[in-house]
Amino acid sequence: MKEGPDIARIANLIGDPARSNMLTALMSGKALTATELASEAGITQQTASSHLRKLLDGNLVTTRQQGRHRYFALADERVARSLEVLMELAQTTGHLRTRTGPADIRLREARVCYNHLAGQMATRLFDHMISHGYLALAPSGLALTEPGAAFVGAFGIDIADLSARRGHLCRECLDWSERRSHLAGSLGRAILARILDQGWARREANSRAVVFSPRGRAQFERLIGGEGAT
Amino acid sequence: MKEGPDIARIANLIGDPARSNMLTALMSGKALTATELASEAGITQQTASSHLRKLLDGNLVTTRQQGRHRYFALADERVARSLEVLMELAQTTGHLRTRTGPADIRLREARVCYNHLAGQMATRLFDHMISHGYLALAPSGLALTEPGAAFVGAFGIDIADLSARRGHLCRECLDWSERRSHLAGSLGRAILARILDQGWARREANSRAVVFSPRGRAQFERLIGGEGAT
DNA sequence: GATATGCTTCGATATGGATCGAAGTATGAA
DNA sequence: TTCATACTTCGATCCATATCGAAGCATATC
Repeated sequence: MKEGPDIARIANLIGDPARSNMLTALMSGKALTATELASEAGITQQTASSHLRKLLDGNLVTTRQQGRHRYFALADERVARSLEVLMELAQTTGHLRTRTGPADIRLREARVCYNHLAGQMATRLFDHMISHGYLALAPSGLALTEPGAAFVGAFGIDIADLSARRGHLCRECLDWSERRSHLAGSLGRAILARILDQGWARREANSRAVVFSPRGRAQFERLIGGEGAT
Repeated sequence: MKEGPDIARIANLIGDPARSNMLTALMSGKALTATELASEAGITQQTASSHLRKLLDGNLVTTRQQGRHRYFALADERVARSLEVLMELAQTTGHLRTRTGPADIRLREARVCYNHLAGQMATRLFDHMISHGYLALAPSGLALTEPGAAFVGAFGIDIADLSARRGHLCRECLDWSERRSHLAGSLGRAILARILDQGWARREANSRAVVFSPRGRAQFERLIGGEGAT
């Protein structure tokens, strides 16, 4: 017994409803203040403060002081990925009471996952990049091929700039709603940023949802060469 | 707030030390009785019974009655994968008190992950299969190429038989110790079975460890064309 | 300076749930 | 039938911790 890392510690940390609500809110990628997180979790500031300290101790979140505000963010892309995996598990092992409301449908179509795009549109983009050989598996993990570099270059992303930074360029991230992979890593981040910059889509306030405009959707469809399936 | 699946429920389920010890024990892939799991977790049978009921209710484990024994196993490959992801997170966010004992070193080299091989040797095999084009990413996920089918065929695995079964043939599974992927799915399962059948390695009792014989190790090295790095 | 806002610390409370002893049920063995 | 083993249920205990009120700091605004 007692083999491997202490999984209970971290799961227990995530396992409190207040804390998991906070972490879920942080999946939007935006740094939030302690007060905002308290409101997300539906608890008072005092209680939130205590929870946030535990999350900090557990290295699940980082903090940044700015004036009299204290901003919290997920510590790491790995934390985000783990949360997505848990979401997938929670969904499929859930007591079938997955009431899919309209908000849920929007989330399934396109949402922010930490700092990149997730949901149906993200997995479709991922599939497109795989089937065209833009992305391929290498021993070191997922890699962008030369045609792939041209593809994202044409989309307006400066690969040289991205590659210079530390951290992985391409990463797979499991999509809880689609149950398959989408693109994470600094390239995934850059793609989401470009989609928003170009005005193809906008972030919904206080939500992970990413809402495409009709025009943006059409351009996205053209990008991945689809027939524009609504 | 309250977006997405209820992650707290499942994390809380895993977050109890007794339950996480049970789940970790079940990562060995073997079905264990309630009494064995109680001993793994260091608790009495009564307490274990209560925990196991919760794990059943949460659909994390399945059960099978056999005489007066009741065998428990992980419900699903997805559960195993989620546990591995949590292990990775637990390890990297741990309070650096990762005392790597000798048992730990064996685990890192080769261990069972649910029903397939994990650890350094597994990731090396995975890398080998990727870099030789035996495995490739397809829109539907990881796929075995034709050269790959020949490779595993030469290893003594009947692909036609495996493909006929339901469930994924190839799956990536994140390795917590190596922080990269190894091969899961029914092919991963078959490869581990073949390694054990051929006597290249044996399972260690009451452990996830897989111990290679010197001869088995040499043959494994030859398989992946390595120089036999110890 | 005074006041307001954002956050933390302290203290008290209360509740969920992990635990085990004892008893109960079911299956197998003698 | 009798006994033993495997497991569950019940009941009681007890501890961890989530919670919030009140007070304390720190920073910004007036």
